[in-house]
Amino acid sequence: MNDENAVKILAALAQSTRFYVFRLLIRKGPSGLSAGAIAKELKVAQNTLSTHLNILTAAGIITYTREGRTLIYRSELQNTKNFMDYLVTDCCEGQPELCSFGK
Amino acid sequence: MNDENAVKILAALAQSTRFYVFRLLIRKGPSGLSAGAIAKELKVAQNTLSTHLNILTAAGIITYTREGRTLIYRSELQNTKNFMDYLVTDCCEGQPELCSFGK
DNA sequence: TCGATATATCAACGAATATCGAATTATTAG
DNA sequence: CTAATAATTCGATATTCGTTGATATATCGA
Repeated sequence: MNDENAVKILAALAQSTRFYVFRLLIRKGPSGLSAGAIAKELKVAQNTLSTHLNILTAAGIITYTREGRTLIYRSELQNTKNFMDYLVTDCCEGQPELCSFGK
Repeated sequence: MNDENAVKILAALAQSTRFYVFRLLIRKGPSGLSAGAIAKELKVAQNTLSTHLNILTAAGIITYTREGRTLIYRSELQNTKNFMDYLVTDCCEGQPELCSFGK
């Protein structure tokens, strides 16, 4: 993880539809959800959602696998965790006891 | 924390200058840093930085206190933590053991 | 092969955002 | 009060972003 990567992830999440997709997939866990199911759930146009899914995928916080003609999207838990850790690394330099973020 | 709040924080962080400011203040901890010192460190125009600081403040992840004619900015650790927790709540619904995020 | 289903890509347009120069407010020192 | 310093606010402009309609690609079943 580095600044460029983190900002890319933040930009991907900084839009309400994409944020909702992200959290939905986090909740679903490894089973994931098809693009169509997500579109239906969020009541978003199919092509609009496709663009959003592409942005989240490019940022590395979700992935997909094809199953027949449907694409199953899933959250990338490890990358998400790396990203979150990066946000607060070196908190309170020298005095980590002042932080609420466990190392 | 709610979706609207989280997206506001994400939008605040999704810009390289602001992200750098955020991480700088996280690193500094409770002692904080003046607006001028931040501008000098980042080599950013003073009014541009002011706008950025305002956006981070409105999002609730930093605050400031006046000391004479300088404003000292600090990270809001508790809000930052609440935000991060919110990102991954209910991960892998029903099977938290699949997650890398401790409850 | 043909039609249907699932999803992605492209071009265009309006909305939101970052930055800059200029002006403004607040505080302190003389 | 005046000058100097620290920082914010305003107006304008150029760039980026989200959505949409239309079209394209991939897979499946008959």
